Order: sequence, then C-alpha cells, then structure tokens
Amino acid sequence: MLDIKFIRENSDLIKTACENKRVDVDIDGLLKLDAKRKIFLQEIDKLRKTRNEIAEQIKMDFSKKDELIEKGKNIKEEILKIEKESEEIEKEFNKLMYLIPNIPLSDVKIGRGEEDNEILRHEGIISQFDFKPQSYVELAEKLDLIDTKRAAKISGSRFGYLKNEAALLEFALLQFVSQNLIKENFIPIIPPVMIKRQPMAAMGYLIRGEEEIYYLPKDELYLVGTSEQSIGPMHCDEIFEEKNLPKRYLGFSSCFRREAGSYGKDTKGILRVHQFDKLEMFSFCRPEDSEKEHQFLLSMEEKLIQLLEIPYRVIKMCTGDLGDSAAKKFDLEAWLPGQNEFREITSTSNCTDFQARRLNIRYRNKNNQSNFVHTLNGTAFAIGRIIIAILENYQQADGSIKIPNALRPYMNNKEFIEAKKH
RNA sequence: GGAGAGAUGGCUGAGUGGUUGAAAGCGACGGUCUCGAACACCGUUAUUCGAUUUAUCGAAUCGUGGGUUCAAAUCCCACUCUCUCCGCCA
Repeated sequence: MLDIKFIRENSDLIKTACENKRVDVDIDGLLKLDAKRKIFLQEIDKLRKTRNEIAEQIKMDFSKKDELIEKGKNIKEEILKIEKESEEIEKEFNKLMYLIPNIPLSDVKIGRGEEDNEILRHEGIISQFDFKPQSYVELAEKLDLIDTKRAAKISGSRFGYLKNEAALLEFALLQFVSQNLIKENFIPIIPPVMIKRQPMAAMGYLIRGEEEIYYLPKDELYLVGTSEQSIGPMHCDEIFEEKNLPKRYLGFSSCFRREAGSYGKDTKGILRVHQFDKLEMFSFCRPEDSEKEHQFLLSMEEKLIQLLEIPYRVIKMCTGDLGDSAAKKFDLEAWLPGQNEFREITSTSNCTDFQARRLNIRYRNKNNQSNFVHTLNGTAFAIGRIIIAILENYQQADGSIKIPNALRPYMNNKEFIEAKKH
C-alpha cells in the first residue's frame, strides 16, 4: 500500500511505475474517487460537528431540550444518508489502493520480464566433469534419496519423499544455516503455516496470485507459500523502539504452493513441488537502512552458498519481474550441471514501507516521532533446491555424492553418499 | 467440545450515558541540579483523516463490525482474540 498523499502529488511517477511493473491500475480513476471521497468526508465532518454542538447545548440548557432533540434527530438522518452514499466510493477507493504495487527503486532496470533481468556477477568455479553429469533425478533414484513415485500414490504429482541422506541433509542444512545466521542476530523462529486472510492480504499475496495459494475453506485459513507471510505480520499494529532495529528473524517452515499455471514445467523430481521446506530471513529496519540491510541479506545468501562451494550467479530483477510488494529484488541462481543451466535458489526483496503500511508496523525515533519501518525478506535456503544443487555439483564418476565440507560436521563426518546395497 | 472471565495509549492500569482523547503509575524525551552520571524536582509525550493564512481549527479512533440514543469507552447484538476450569489429545 502506498500513501494516498504521495499518490496525489506524484501521479505521473506512479503511472510510470505501474507501467514498468506491467500492472494495469486506473490511477486517474483513483484520483477522481479520492476527490469525491474528500467532498463526502468534509460533508460528514461538518454534519458531525453540528451534531456534537447540539449534544453540547442539550447538556447545558435543558429548557430547549425538546426542540434540540428534534434538531439532533434530523442531523442524524442526514449523516446516515450521506454515509450510505459515500460507502460505495470508499469501497471502490480501497480496492484500487490495494491494487497499486510498490514503486521500484530508482536503480532498478526498466524491463518487461525475465529476459530483461541483469546478471550482476558469477561466483564460484563450475566443475568440469570427465563424465556426463547426471540429473539429480537419476542420482537420487539410484541412491534411494527421493521418492516421487510413491508420493504420487499418496499425494499426487509434485510431491516427494526425502529419504536416507537426503533427509539427513535437510537436518544438516538446518543446523548449518542456523549456526551461521544466529551469529548475525537473527532470531530463530518456527512460525505457523496456516494464517488468516487479513495478514495474507496485507503481505500483498492475495491481490494477484490468489490462484497460487492453498486455502482451507472450513477453517478460513491459508497455507503459507513462504514463512515471510507468517513472520511479517507478527508485529502488525506494533511500534518498535528505534534501538531494537533492525529486527531479524530466521524462520523455518514448510511452504505450500499450488503451482497453478506451471503445468508441464519441471514436472519431474522435486525442483517444483507443492510442498517444500525453507529457511527464510526477514528483517524490519529503519527506512534509511533498508538498502544496506538488503545488501546484507544478499551477502548472507551468498555466504551460505559459497560455504557449500556451489557456483552461482547473482541476478538483479528488472521492474517487470518484481512482484507487487518489492521495490528491488535479487535472485541467486545455482549452477546445476545435470540440467546444464542456472536455476533460482534464493530470492531477496526490499519491500520498503509497502507491507509495513498495510500491517501498520512503525518505529519511534529519538524525537518521539513514529514512522513506518521497512521490511525485507530473503531466502536463506530453499532446502529441496539446495539438495538438488549439492547432488548435481558433488556427483562422482561412480554415482556417489561427495558431501560438502561445510556440512560434514552435521552429517556424522561422512564424506560420501554411497549407492545402497540391495 | 462444555462453563466462566476479559480485551482501554509505548507498557501497567482506572473509568457503567453528557468538558473522558481518556485518571494514576511506569517508560521515553527535554530542562534544573552535577565535572559527569544516578537520585530528586519541573515540563513534554497517541494515531489517522480533512481544512488552513502552518498560529491553529474540525472529524474519527478505548479488540472488530453492527445497533439503541440528541449524545456511547460506558447500554444491546454478532464476531475475533486472550486467559481460567472441565473434557479430549501428539
């Protein structure tokens, strides 16, 4: 949500931003509604003022009581009438307000979509194999690590069982990430994965993309697609002390996505599944610190992937690929030798005050003034995809998998995942 | 699932129809004192919206949404959430 005052004064800027984000919102229509709304508001305020005055007079002077009560009744009728009229306008106005996306920061490239994203840099050395690297799907099947066939029996397509070392890898990754991030003042947290409509809407996920979200109608609860949706609203209607910022959380949760509209894409394996586990960073900070904090989250993502020695590249998303809430966003894409391509493994967004405004999360500065915080999120590890990257990058000629050095302490110091004896 | 209690400002907590936007305390901020700090004392301290000559003025907000009333934190209804007891349960 943006500030209506800002929209009034910068309508051209907003229009351009919407265009750049490839979102169609009727800004002129909104401004017209806003003007109408203001007239109604003033009218109602005026009537309420007279109502309050009448009430005051009755209190002071009982002699004219009957006459004044009659007057008060008339005012009441009038207020009711105008309130009814303005209701529709107010509704439409709020609807439009919710449709306006966050404005991209000035250094974000204007572009239509994925094809216009900038590749900022490559990191890590892409291993050369003296054999044809296999896809993680083949590797996992031979090593009995992932079972999607049985998952299909139980849950349908796009589900998987992580077994044996794959399951142990998840436990290890969990330890590995928390050990590294708790040092940086992240508060570890395991959030609810079922949330109510209001927080889901406030985080900006129901406007476009409701299709993507699982909903439990009987209980009117939504399954989170990322723990961000559950962590962000934690502090809604709260005011932080400035000294407590930035407030950083490291959340771990299962994530649920319907993957509607991705039929036929990545149908094999667990690259794109309806349910996966994810470690997510979330940060509340002062507006003046959010750029720095964003770089910090990105640096944490890079640090973790570097420690695993997996080659990757950093992508800066263009305006058309930002999503509603983000003002700026970076993705990390890991190199997957088995697929012979880079695939997204993390994503970090600076949502500036867009979410904070809807969630009403503020902080109080030294001058006792309160102001909206900025919110940022970043994937620490999407576990399934990291496991994929490990399997493909650490595969050996004999079909076994070397365990990354950094993870061995959490894997009983084992060096390899060996083929199972049948 | 059954029974009961409750939700008030940054926090604790008073307030059962009319100068109550709301006592008091705590916290925070400013000042006096001090070499400096603590203590003590004095003062300031909610948010949103609208108008504006930028001094101010008006409206709304006491969990949420309705209702009663000339007038609602206060009365009525519904909902949400929290707590206690019982039942059930990993």
